[in-house]
Amino acid sequence: MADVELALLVDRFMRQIHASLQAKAADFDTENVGPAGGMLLLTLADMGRPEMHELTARFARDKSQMTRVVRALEGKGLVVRQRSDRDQRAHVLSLSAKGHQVVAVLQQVLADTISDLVAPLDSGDQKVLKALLARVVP
Amino acid sequence: MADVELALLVDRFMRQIHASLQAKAADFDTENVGPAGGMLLLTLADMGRPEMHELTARFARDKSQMTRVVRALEGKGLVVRQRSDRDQRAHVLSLSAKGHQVVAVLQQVLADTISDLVAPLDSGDQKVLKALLARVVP
DNA sequence: TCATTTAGTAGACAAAGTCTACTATTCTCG
DNA sequence: CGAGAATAGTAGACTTTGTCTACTAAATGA
Repeated sequence: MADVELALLVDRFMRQIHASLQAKAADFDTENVGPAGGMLLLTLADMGRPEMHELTARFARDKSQMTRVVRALEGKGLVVRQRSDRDQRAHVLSLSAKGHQVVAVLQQVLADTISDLVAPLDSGDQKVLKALLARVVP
Repeated sequence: MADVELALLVDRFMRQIHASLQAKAADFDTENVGPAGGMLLLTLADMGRPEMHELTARFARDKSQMTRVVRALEGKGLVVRQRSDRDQRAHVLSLSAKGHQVVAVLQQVLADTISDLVAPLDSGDQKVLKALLARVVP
């Protein structure tokens, strides 16, 4: 059952990131986006201008839930939704200027957190870890 | 912000495991332990006979929540709680016989899921990935 | 063109997580 | 030794996420 341990490790890794951010949340989450909203914003920053369903697929979350999170962020003025002109059903998502500011803060805090957690690895091993994960989760 | 991407990758990895298990849950989760209960059982199998607080620390979850999940599993007859004789406040946790059976099923299903996800990596790379994660999350 | 997908939304509900406060032990150190 | 601080676990109230079903509207396709 070697692979089972892999799942436990990944779970614990994610959990520790989460717990560590949670502890500092009051200091940086001034817009109250929460963990879910935060990850969504970061992913959005990473993807550029995805359509809703692309974001949903990458998140592997329920599309109905995705609607609600995006709407909440739109309500805070962090995300812009526009109808796609290629497909009248679809919505193109992007960060607003304010969204970009919030993302910059999130990136800073998250990078600090991760770099603490990942400190046991030297810079080469960190690269290897990232590369391997990137191949698993394309 | 290289490290930020690492967090996004780990999140997506965990998410995909979760989604994949979710889809098959009706087939194997006969005791209705749910995702949280399942991970706890697997961790318990991994740890042996931890005390409650050790399990809580490893999970990086709220101790109050942990009480409830453990209690639910105890109620289903999967987990045994006994007072520690070293410390009258603490409880030693262990799997019941039935708990071991459930864990065997969970391990099988999870191993299948992971092995699908991790298929892009050859067996050597899988070992490397696991070893690196184990160093990050001791 | 008409049946079938697909994108997104809404509602009702269930599952997890969070925060505060509390009891009962155990620790620790003057 | 003994009083104060720390630790293990529990309970309650609450918030955040996730899940499932059902629906509308637009696109696809044969």
